[in-house]
Amino acid sequence: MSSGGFSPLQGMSDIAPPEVGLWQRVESVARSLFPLYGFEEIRTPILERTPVFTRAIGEGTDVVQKEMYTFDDRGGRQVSLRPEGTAGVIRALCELGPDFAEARVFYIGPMFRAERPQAGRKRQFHQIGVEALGAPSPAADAECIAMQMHLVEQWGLGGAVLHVHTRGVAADQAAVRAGLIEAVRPHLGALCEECRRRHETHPLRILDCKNPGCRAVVDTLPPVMSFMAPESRAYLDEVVARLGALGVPAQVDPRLIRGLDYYEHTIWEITHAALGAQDALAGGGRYRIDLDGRAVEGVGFAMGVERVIMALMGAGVKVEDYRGRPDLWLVAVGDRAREENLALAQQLRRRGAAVGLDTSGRSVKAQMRAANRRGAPWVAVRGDDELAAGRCQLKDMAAGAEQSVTVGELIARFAKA
RNA sequence: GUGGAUGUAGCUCAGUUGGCAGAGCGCCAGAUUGUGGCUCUGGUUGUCGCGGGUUCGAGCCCCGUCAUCCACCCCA
Repeated sequence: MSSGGFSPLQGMSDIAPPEVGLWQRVESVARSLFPLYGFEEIRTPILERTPVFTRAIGEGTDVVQKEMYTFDDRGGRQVSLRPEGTAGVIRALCELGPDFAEARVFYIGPMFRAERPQAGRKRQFHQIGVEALGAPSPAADAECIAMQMHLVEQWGLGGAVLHVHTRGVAADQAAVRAGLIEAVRPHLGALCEECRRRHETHPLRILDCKNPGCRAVVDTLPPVMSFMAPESRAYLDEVVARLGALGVPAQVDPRLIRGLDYYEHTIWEITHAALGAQDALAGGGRYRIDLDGRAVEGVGFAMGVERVIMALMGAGVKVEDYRGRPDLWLVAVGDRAREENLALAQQLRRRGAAVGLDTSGRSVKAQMRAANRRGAPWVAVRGDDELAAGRCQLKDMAAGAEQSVTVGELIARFAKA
């Protein structure tokens, strides 16, 4: 049911139980895996001065031109909600100085793009990303990709496919552009209207057009890499070879392109069949970002958490399995037991046990039902008789069997600390 | 930004040519005075997304608006 005039903005969602449990698992698996590769967490502001993004991502990109949430703050500064993580993280690392020239960091948090929502696309969405600074090195790229595939594996997500390609260096990009424009020119008539229009402006876009006519033309074109310098092709070959040595199968995909300007050399994408039209689970690449005259080089990736969750659910994961369960549930018969149970619950919780109880004085039956609903494996029932004896009835909910235990025994049994 | 579909109970959804607002599940209670799940019985739940219009009468028709879903563009 909607909450009237207070419903969330378009493309903004609440993440609540039970699915939030799956989110927590996805995040905690990432948090414990990245340190194995020497990556530490960094948390940067969600709001930045607009040029931080426009300069790094590229003035002409769609993300900057039509998808950023940009406005003037109270001091009249032009600010934007971050549309991706890399630009802000690089900005932050620069502020930290030269010690961070070889920084390895990861981040987890919300990003914002004012697009029309659809499957796997929100206006506020969430990314898990990493950045590894350093000069171009096929080994560094392969290590980064291998870590990412390791993470996918740790999530238990089968069926993810890694596609790799290269953008080459800046000189290659100009050569690719010019070469592609010439190669496509004889086939202009076979292209869709959209591709004809962008032939001169965004020739790379023709490569990933979904129109069948355009795909047929693209299949006849020389590979993009043929326009690049031999060194650039060798770089990609080396990345693929290193991945192979690490047991990570990579598929070189000549149609793969990336929309952000800062990419250079290796680019990649991980897709998953369970996702529908937006089938990219993650994207990454090597980049070179100029900030205030200094060039920062590095490699990194971003994974869409919403899409990871979708893929996991598509693979049969049930969110209910990730809901927290109490270790014990306390049931009270009468007002005195109800008061005593609250104190007992507190005592147990201080010693690390997850304890549930009903404080509203409902019937025993209703309290038992609540315990069952929350999946409590054990229930302790106390009334006046048990209070007087310092005992309680401990019930095994799966077996249905009940035994009388002292309160001391109960605490010893459920205390974890 | 463009195109299509949808919006009715907590959830999933019926609702005929415009004529009393429905089902299943859930929830609550009882069968069982202090014991859950299974069964049976009874009960509860509505701004029909919101705002206008047409009509004797609108959940249904018309206009607007908000949101959701799907696709395009683009991206994670």
